[in-house]
Amino acid sequence: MNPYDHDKIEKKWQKVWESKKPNKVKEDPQKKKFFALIEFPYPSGDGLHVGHIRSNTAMDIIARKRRREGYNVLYPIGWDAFGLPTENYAIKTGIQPSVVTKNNTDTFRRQLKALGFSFDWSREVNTTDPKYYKWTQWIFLQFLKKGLAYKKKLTINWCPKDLIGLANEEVIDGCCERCGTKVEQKEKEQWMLAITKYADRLDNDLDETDFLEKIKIQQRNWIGKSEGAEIEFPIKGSEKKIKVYTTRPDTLFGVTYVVLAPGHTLIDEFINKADNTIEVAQYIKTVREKDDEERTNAKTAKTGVELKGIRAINPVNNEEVPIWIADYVLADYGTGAVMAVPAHDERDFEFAKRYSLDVKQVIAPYFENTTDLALRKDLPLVEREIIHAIVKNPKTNKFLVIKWKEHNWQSFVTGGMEKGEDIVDAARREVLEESGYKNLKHINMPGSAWQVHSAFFAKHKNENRYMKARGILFELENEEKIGVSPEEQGKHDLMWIDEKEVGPFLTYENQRLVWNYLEGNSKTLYSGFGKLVNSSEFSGKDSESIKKEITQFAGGQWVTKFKLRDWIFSRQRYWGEPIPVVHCIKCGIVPIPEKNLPVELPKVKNYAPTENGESPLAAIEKWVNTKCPTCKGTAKRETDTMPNWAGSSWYYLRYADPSNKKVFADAKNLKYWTPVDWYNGGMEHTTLHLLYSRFWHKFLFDLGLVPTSEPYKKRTSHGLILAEGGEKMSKSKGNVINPDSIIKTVGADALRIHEMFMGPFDQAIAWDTNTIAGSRRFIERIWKLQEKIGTTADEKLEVVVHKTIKKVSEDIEEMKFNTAISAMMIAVNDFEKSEKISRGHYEILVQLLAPFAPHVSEELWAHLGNKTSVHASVWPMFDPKKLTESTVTMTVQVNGKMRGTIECAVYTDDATVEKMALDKPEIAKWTKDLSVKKVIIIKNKLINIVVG
RNA sequence: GCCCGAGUGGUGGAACUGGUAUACACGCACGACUUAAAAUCGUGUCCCUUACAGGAUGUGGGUUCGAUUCCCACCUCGGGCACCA
Repeated sequence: MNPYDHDKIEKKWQKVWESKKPNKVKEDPQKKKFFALIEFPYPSGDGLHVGHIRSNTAMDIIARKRRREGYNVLYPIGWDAFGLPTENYAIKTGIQPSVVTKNNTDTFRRQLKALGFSFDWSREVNTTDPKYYKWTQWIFLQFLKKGLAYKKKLTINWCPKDLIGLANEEVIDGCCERCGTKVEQKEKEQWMLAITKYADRLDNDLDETDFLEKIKIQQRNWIGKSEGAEIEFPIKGSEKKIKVYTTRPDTLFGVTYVVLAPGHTLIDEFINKADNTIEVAQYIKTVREKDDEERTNAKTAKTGVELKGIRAINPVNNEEVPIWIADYVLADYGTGAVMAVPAHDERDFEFAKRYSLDVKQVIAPYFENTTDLALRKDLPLVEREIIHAIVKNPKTNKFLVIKWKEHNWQSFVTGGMEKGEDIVDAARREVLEESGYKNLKHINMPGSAWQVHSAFFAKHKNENRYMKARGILFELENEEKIGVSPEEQGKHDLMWIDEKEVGPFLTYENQRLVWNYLEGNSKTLYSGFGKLVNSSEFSGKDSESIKKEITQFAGGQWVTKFKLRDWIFSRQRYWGEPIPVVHCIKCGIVPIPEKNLPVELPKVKNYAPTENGESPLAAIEKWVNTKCPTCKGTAKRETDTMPNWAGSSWYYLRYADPSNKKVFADAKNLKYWTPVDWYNGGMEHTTLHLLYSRFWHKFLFDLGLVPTSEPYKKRTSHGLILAEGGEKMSKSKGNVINPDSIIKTVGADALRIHEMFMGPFDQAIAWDTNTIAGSRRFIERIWKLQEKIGTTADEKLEVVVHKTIKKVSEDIEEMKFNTAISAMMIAVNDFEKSEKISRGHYEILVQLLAPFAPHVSEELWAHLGNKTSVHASVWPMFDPKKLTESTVTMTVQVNGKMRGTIECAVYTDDATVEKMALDKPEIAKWTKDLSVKKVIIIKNKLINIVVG
């Protein structure tokens, strides 16, 4: 037998596949289809990344398995080739981007072919091909027609190095995603796509998909759906009203001021009427000068200014409240104005504290006992008001607490209020009665006297109690005290403890909340739901369920809002699809007629953007100056191009019919192939590409151009491959792994196995070149097993083979490739131990290996005398009856500790198993002199003998 | 701060629905083959211990005959979002 020569074998079969094209597919209505998709690569100058190989191999394995299960499989590939790196390279070298792209795609194609991926190469697409981007432009015109593409002047994130406008998604920590330069703000007219019109459907329709849960969650968070109320606050002495958006209309009675975002339109109207016009103008100016990061960073202190002399009226109680302008309120979310409820919102609280604004409690936290003291249904609820007197000794900085002798609980000095009694007087009285201290100074502060409610069954009185508790803070003026009655003394012990010990000392959560209120920081204010207080007729109601009712009472409306913003679709760059419109002096914006598409990129000499931020296209007069398609008058072409997310938003549709000249894809082909059955890609594309393409797809669906409302049935994601130190791989760090050299030394099959075996597919992992040896060895051992093929009837191997079929088949479906390979390794180990192995068993091993290592499997398959491809053979099935041998090893535990094993026939009855176990000397040792209390038997697995 | 995910040998990692923790692989050690080395094959390899017995899945509790797996609290790391009212 010849030694395993990977290079010879891989080249041989790649040549065969190149000429026979086994993976080229046709639409075949007789056959069920399977559309397997990976994110088409950006052909960078660095060549193929080991990360590409990981995700491509995974999908290749799935595609190859599906073919052998009888599916008509479409597994296509293409190039997402517009983009900045190519353009920057062109700027530097003067080589045309189209030429750079051609060179890079050639390299990628060669590398992908060297790895044996089963792509249908006849369907290759390239976003920079005019025959392709003709349809990207065509789809844009449909957006324009429907009013979903529009121009808008806005301050954009501007990268001063790349000279390009960036979408919010492309700004990371205030810096350009590509080059890391600090982003600036700049006013510019931009093309927008109205993705927000689809926000609700993009959220809801996730329910229909089989995306990984974390992907759904991340998209939902990004879309940011929220329901709440829009409520109008009239401005006193004016017809104007301030409309605010709130998710907490239940806190309306706690509003102590309203806030406008600095860009709010009402400011212009009222700034001159305010008593402090200059101060307000000054504030708005400073806000405008702040950069995006400073303005939106929650950590920086909140600033603001009051519109003095102008007041808003709270519609629920006609209370007048001040109006503030503050930059912690965002102009482009909700209504650009909020009602501030500092008692129940962290941000409002922080702001109110800084500017000494009122804080008013309207929600009392509510605790209902549901266990030992649950309310009795048949009894009435008796309301009681109580106080907790919190006494501090300023000399020692300690607090007075009580340990109750009878009740087994610990608290502050506490007691009920008497009829008509003032809360502070009540608290003084309780302190006097229980401790004897007579000189107390009441400390009034926000949070003191705030209520906490609770309900429980009072056993000793046989009644249901509804308790309203308040905390009152005192400081001892001196330690003078009167004698306490012996009766009181018998009930409890008094103690003085440190501030930090108070929280843990208290038995009940409601007292702990009262205590927290007094700390007076935003961490301890209560922002949850509870019972309304200080809310006129709504007092006492449950705050969560009353939201819509209060909204109605305030004359407001229940609405839905989203965090998602419209998509900035313009780029001032060369290497992108030209936006196919002209600007005509007479007619305005006029779309290029569809029959004149594509608007091709002209060749230019200089690819650098102009200094004023225009695309380099603007400098080509011959191209820019054109005629208006409508009036034939002079017009100028739009010089903005599309972002590189455009071409990738619909590429999977083009695969269905890649060379169609009449439509972007024939309806029949789309009907057959779409939706994509399984799409694997990176988590980094969850909120950009994946969301954008779902949006485009839904739009095309609404036009009746695609058959389904969702493009992808199932979406999974791979973990990143990091460099050996755990850092990101990058050319600048010099830690990039070149697949070419690995293929040369150990072969493409070994590389594929290695990448699948290195760890769980969905988790990030650091590259380790040393361990490839194991994968290479694995292939060599299978190769050598050929020598053992002979006639044998080994029952043990039969079980091993069927177990392996089951494990490999199931693991591929769950993308657990590492354990699938380990199952095959176990089989190989068992095969090696055997004198001979049967041809049938070996064939199955080769068939299971085929999707992972397609070249060597094909070679071994041919060695076995097969005339057709292993990749066309039917996927092996396992026989459930052959998964277990006739005897099993059962674990014997005594009191849960493993003490030995027994060999017995499968499904031996429990009594026999128990006897066998107890009879074994090494088990008897542990049960001697003890009585068997219980025996637990798990069939064919385990027996646990409980003795005592 | 909020939302996901993860913490298991020297390393990557495995463990079905709660049932022998450490499969599989890398590395390492020893042995065989060899003049020698590489390659290959064999044996061993969680900790402590001569052995028996113990102990160990980030930490601390809980449920259970039995917990890597379920529950509670906490710590650490990775990813995403971050003034969205």
